[in-house]
Amino acid sequence: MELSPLQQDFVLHFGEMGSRWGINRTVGQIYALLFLGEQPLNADQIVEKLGFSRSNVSMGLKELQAWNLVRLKHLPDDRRDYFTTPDDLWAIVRTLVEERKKREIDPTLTKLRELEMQQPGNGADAHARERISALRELIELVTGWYDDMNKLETERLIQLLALGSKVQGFIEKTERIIHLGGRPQTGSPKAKGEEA
Amino acid sequence: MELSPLQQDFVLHFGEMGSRWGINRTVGQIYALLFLGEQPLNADQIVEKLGFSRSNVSMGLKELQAWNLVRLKHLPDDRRDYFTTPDDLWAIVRTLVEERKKREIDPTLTKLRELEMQQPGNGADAHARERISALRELIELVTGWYDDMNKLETERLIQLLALGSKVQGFIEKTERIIHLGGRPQTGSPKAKGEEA
DNA sequence: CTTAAATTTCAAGAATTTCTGAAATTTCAA
DNA sequence: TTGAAATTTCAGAAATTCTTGAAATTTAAG
Repeated sequence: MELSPLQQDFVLHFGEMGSRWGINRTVGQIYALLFLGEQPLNADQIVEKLGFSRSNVSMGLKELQAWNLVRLKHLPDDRRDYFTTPDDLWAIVRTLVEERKKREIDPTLTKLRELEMQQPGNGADAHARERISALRELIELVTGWYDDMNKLETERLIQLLALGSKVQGFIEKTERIIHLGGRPQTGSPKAKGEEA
Repeated sequence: MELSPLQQDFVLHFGEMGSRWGINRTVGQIYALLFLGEQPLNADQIVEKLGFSRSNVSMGLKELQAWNLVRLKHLPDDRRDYFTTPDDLWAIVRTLVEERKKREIDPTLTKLRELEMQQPGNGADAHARERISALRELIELVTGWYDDMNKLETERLIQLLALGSKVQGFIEKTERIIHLGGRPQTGSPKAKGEEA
């Protein structure tokens, strides 16, 4: 079975974008193909549809597995591996963020903490040290925020995203009400950055 | 002037991470150097400190300028260009997100919308079309959320990040109070995903 | 076990990206 | 203007990454 024009276009786009996303064309196209497909595909089917060599597809699938971006399935009476992407797009996003965080952010966070530990040789490097600390703090704030948001179930997450900056309104409203007479109840929201 | 061990270590790390972040070693190291430095540097000073060729540094700076990641300064009685990074780390983050969005997300959003427009040849591609629509919707939700959050001033943004998923608490609290008797006031928060 | 199917590894060629020095261009003080 | 300083461009060398076919390994049915 050949790719429809729609699928072809989508797959090619993902292949091209691959380089900007830090993956290569093969991986991008394989992922796109699996993403669109209703049924899992095995390596030979991918070879047939995309025209890459068998070994290239094998490596591409290996990389996608390393990124946790594909699921492995098996059909009865068939010992070949079949691959799909999760149905749930939000699960995909969570994986993507998790893996990029692991590869692109965590090593830097570790390095920054290590640099902050280093004995200040003399009084020098004062400015550099401040920059490094500020950067480490910022990254910790953002990754901490993400880890926290990631605990929410998808429905809640979508609600909050749809709200956007309007959450500000809710916070201000609550604060106004509290100041008007009530007191924070047990277990009620208490912000870290609230000491002002 | 030579780099201190601290600076050296930091600069080398950014150079290595460069490839994971979709920039090259030169660009990564130049950026790191400018980021740590208290004073702006000109191209020759960068050459001296990093040991790259003059032309390589020129190209690296050009790329950093294309990314809006460096500021150009001039010293009195000196017509060379001096470069710095913004003091405000949050300004840097905003630029970074903006530029990556422009390069890595917007083209895909455009492509997805284009694909959705295409006439459904026959009844085929139904599943692929659904996947594409769902993906487009998700990306719109997330980028819309970001655009909205990006309007907040930095202080507010930091507050919200520190709160993390606790914003949920504020929303529930407000809703509870409203349901107990009040009605939403003019201009009061009204969520998009609130119709349930 | 044995064997054939399925998959992975690997060395090397192809393609791409990065880096350089030399030449060209731009800039601005004199 | 002129010319020296500053910067950029660019073609090719160097380095890296991608892709492949052949060989090796793994897997599980018989």
